Amino acid sequence: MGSRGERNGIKMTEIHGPVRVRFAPSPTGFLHLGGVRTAIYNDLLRQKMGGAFILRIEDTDKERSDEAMTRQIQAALSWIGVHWDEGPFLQSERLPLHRERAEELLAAGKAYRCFCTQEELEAQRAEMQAKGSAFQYPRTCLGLSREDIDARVAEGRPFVVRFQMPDDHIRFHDMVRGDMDFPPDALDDFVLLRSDGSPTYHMSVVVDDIDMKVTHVIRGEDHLSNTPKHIPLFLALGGEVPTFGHLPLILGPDKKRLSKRYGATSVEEFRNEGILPHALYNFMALLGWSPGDDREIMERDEMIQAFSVDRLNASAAVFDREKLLWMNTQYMLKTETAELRPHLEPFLEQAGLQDVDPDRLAAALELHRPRAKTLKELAEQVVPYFQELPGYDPAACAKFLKDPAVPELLETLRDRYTALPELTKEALEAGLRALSEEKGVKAGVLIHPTRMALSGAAGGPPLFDLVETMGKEVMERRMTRFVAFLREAAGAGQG
RNA sequence: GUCCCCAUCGUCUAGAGGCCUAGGACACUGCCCUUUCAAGGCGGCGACGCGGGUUCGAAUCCCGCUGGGGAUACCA
Repeated sequence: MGSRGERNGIKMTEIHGPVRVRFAPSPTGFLHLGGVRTAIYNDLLRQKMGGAFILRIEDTDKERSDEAMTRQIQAALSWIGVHWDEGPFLQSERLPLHRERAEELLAAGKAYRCFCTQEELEAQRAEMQAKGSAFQYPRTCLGLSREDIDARVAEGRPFVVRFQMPDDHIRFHDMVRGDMDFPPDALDDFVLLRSDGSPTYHMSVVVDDIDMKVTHVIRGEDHLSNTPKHIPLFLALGGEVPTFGHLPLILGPDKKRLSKRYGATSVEEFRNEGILPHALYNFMALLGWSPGDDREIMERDEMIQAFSVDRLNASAAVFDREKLLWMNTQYMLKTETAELRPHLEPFLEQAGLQDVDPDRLAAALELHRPRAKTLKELAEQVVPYFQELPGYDPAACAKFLKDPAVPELLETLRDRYTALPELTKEALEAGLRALSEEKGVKAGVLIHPTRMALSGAAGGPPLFDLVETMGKEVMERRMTRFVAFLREAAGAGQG
């Protein structure tokens, strides 16, 4: 190995000029992580090469498809920043075309009617399984004479239409896995039209991909074994065979297929947890792809620039929510508060902060944005500026209780602060430091209980910023209340 | 069962036969910065699944094993 044009023994895929890619989810649930990642790679390829991103909703399974889900999927894609140039096309509306094309194959002798019943097939399948070999449709009905067929049709016997697979190896170059080779005994004559005349998935995708002039198909690994079926079908229908790339699955921490039991698996859930769309996009893009250097936090344009299908990984990746949270923190840190606001609004509302003094809110958000992992957390951190404190962190209060001087110190500080003409950071700090010097105590002895009094928490933004933002009235009230709390706790402790 | 795919720290990854004493990131952890928290800086812990080849030399190429995953529908 090592010749140019190869990477890990996989021949590089050359892509020239504009591409036509598609994302074709079935609306049987919310858009899940595997789905977004597929959409993201299609998006990156499309943005990089130019061309079109086609959104096609594969809603042919009416039993499981839901119109609301179709809207959800679009909303999720828009939210995360994947935009489509064409569509959404509903596959269910295209069924007559698919059927028509299948009938053409039948007429052309490239497909045939099969009258075998499901029971018969089931029995054959069981028999083959018992013998330890793979089941292939034994082509019972391929040899049927014209008369036999006509007679059975006339009888009204139900039939499916099967595609006659070629007896050759099917070879193709997979963008992520390299050269694939499927021997003829691995494939069988699959069904194109069901006995009710409806086209199967295989028929629909291939017709649609031809019709929509799709050039590159990036999809999940679960389709890898469908591809050798689809390729001869493309050919039989006279279509251009697109270039395929099959993405590995995303796994849960147990290395099994990602499932609900490990928390959120849909885009909506991450949105509701306060994850920023760009962070999720960035994170998912890196789950199975890397720019080849050490960059991790990347702007979308930067990812587009660096994107190459040759750098798509063939091995499955475990989804790590801790790292997503870290990445989201990075985005919280670097995104201006003003830019964050639209995303933050629903969380503020949820926290009951919709009708609050806007200047104070803005100041509080500015203070807490660099300390929050998620939008939801940010909204929650800002609540104490506007609503009464539910209580004080008991573990963190323990040390203030030990120092009997604290209540009086806090009262003095409160009075001096109240006397200030204006609560500015500078004045607040000068006042506190002067008091600490006067009383011969370290500044921390005043700072920590004051923070606890005002915010109820042991951590948070620098104290003087906190006080300035809360304002005199809140400061006064909370200092008084905390002093009372300390005295009561001390009294209870002694008696 | 059969077919197919995959295999580097716990996790995401870099690695294109000598640049590898295997690099980066998350997590964990020590120190620093600091009024606290967060962020940040500097360290630490920590991996080429196993066995055979090929080669002067293998994480890298080949074979086997093991492990994991997918597919085996008139579902998509």
